[in-house]
Amino acid sequence: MVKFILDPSGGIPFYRQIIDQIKFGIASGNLKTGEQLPTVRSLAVELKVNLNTIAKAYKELEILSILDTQQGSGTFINANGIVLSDEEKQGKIQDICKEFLTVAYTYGFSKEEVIAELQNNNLNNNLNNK
Amino acid sequence: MVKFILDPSGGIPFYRQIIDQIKFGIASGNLKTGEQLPTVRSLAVELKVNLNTIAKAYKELEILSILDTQQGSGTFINANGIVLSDEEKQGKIQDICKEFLTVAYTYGFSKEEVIAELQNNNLNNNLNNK
DNA sequence: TATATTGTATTAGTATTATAGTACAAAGGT
DNA sequence: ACCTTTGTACTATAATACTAATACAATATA
Repeated sequence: MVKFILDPSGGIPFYRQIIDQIKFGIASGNLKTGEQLPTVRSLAVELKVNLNTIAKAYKELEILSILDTQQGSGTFINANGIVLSDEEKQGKIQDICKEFLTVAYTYGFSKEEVIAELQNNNLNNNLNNK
Repeated sequence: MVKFILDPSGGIPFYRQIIDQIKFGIASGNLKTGEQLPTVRSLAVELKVNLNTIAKAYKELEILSILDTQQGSGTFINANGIVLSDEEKQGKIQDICKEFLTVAYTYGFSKEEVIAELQNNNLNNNLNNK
């Protein structure tokens, strides 16, 4: 369960703020595998935006296999390990690691520095149901 | 020294492709600290775009303290460690690591998995002059 | 100090994106 | 079966982003 909030300043589109909050919710363990998200209508009313704005966020995450949505029943956090094959997982982890190292090196950090910081970081998804 | 290329398909804006290529050039060691980049005019001619498109890329990287530009002389790869204070560096590494872990966890990877993959990755910026 | 070379600023046109309004369609519950 | 609840599709509009044309300003150098 996550409390969604929208910041109209800052120029970040509403639908992207929702995407980011869902991603962070999963990463932090506040959203668990199988958990149902608010319906597009209820969240739209709560956040005072159009339901298509919510639907757009959900849809992008569904394309990424992060959410699982069925018309009539609702939208749920996907059991991500199931839908990605081993090959896809291997490719994905390589992609995100390469991207991350590129950014890190660009800022002048070494591999050792970022690994140390990662080990020190206490963001933890241990509430996740996997 | 880096050979720039633009891919008009794929929908990635030209200025962003240039940004990405500079970032990757630094990360891979092909662009060294202090090295001069092509002038906005010469690169614009070479890539058949307007000089403002190049200038936009350079400017974004200058805001990030990745490039250093002076009217009249040109644009150079910045000695990044010099312009960021220790506090700024510490904040930056925390930011990028938190962002990275969020993405990794969202895809179902553990901290141990991504650290192992990072150690296995051979992207290396050891040609960098720092 | 003139001139060439460098990045910057202003403006405008086009394309894309973000958001909303409204109608549609699928699934579930009664 | 019906009706409610759910997401989806289509359309329109406003805002934003991208690129370009052109003029300006700062620096280097002959």
